[in-house]
Amino acid sequence: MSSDAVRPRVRFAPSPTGFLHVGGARTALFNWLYARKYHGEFLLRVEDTDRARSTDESTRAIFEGLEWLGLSWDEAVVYQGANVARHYADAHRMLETGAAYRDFTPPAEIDRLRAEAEARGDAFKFDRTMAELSDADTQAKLARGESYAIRFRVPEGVTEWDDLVHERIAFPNKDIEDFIILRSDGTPVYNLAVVSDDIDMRITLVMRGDDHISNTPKQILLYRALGATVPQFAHVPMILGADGKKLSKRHGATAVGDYQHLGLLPGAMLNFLSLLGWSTGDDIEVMTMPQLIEKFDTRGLQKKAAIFDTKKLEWMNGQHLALIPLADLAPIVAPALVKAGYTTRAELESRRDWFHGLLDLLRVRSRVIDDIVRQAAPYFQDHVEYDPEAVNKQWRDAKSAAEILSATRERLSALPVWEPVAMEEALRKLADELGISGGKIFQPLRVALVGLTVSPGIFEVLQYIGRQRSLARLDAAVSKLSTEY
RNA sequence: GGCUCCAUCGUCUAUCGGUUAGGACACGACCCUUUCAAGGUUGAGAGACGGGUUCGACUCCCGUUGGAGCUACCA
Repeated sequence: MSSDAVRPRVRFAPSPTGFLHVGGARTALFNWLYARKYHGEFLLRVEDTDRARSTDESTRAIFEGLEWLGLSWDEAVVYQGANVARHYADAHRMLETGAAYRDFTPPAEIDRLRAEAEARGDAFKFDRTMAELSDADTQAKLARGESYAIRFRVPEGVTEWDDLVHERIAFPNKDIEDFIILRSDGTPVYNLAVVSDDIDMRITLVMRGDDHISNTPKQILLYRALGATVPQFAHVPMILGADGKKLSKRHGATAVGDYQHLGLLPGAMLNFLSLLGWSTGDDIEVMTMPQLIEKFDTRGLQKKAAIFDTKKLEWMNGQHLALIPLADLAPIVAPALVKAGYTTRAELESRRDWFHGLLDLLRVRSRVIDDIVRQAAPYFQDHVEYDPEAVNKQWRDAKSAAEILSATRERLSALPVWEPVAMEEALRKLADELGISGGKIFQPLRVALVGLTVSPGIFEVLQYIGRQRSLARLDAAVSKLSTEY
């Protein structure tokens, strides 16, 4: 980067009117990636000017979501509500230069005209001549204390820009009505607040959802009227639900927090999100954050909206589950196991190697953290819950199952060391002697140990459950089966 | 309605005028195997439609159709 190049400054500007949405998270991610890649700053601005809908709870949820994902911001959070004095001043500055004018029309009157136009099937567009007043009239209304909103005087011409995603986008100014920038109560309207703050924060690139495309010409006009440099824009495609409609609550989990609680790994979530509306150009899809930073390029940004595919998200999580170092995975799973009541933090710490080994066994069979927790029960608890289907399938002939398990118990208990190779040798020998296949022993044994037909390799299960507990479980199985014939 | 954006397998995407249109998820089959996963191999599966431009269009242009967003003194 040359010395005179401006360090890029980007921002994520959510309004705190709900949880952190996956679409918002992805916008934040792209901005964050851009800042990291080009050694710039990623800023966070809370757009809380809608006091009726903004809540502290929501602000907290947004912070928590970003923190969970590891999308750290570089400077103090900017609260838009703290800047209304500047917004007000900017609006009045435009009033003085003639870039804006006072509109004394009562809101109810506008509503009425709009309703009438719609009833006729016409599109209502605010007509400047309705509000254009002579200086004398203006002074008279002011003297009478009539309230007014400030409208931006949209000039003639065409407003266009080179979007990093869409290339050139142009809006004829005649299609843009003179929009309000300051309400009659003196508070700023969105487009003014955004521009005023982005100028103040020295934002060089505005990267946001393409639902903002039609706001952009208005904002560009404001930058110019305020004498500021217009930043670059990149409008990224939206994320849609499976039905192709805007992602909303009825599509299921749309909050980042939902996925955190579902047992997703932040790295997997980020990786998945990065591939919605962006691609590297190569065939590698599973990537760590450093790789994403290295590969990120706005040229890979897509124009087309993307549909949120939960199946692929789960697959992605499985991939990350397999790749994450056990030392990083353990602290994520541990609280879930403790919460499930299987164990205590102290126990896990004292059996660290055993715990890590167990995780390694279970994670390959899991897509989310909950899958690991569910499978982990037999390794922690004394009792085991028998799945009726497993029992029905593998212990159908109770007498023969009891005999096999009893012989199995005998051989295992005779082993000098509790170790997989020795176990396998002993049980294969037993199978040989009984003239049956190994599976005829392993499957009933599996049910006795974990209560299911599904588990890691049976010898590893024995090893991880431990000698004492394993033998006790075999005893329990034999006695349960014995009562049935 | 108006304005703007968009259009390759069911989904996410590669292709930057010449390819048997490639990969991933999901789905099917097979291999591996004590089960389940994971992994490997493999199958099916796409350029919305119509015109141009060109020796040659998924790719460039126009139109049609379809979808999306915006259209507030919301953000």
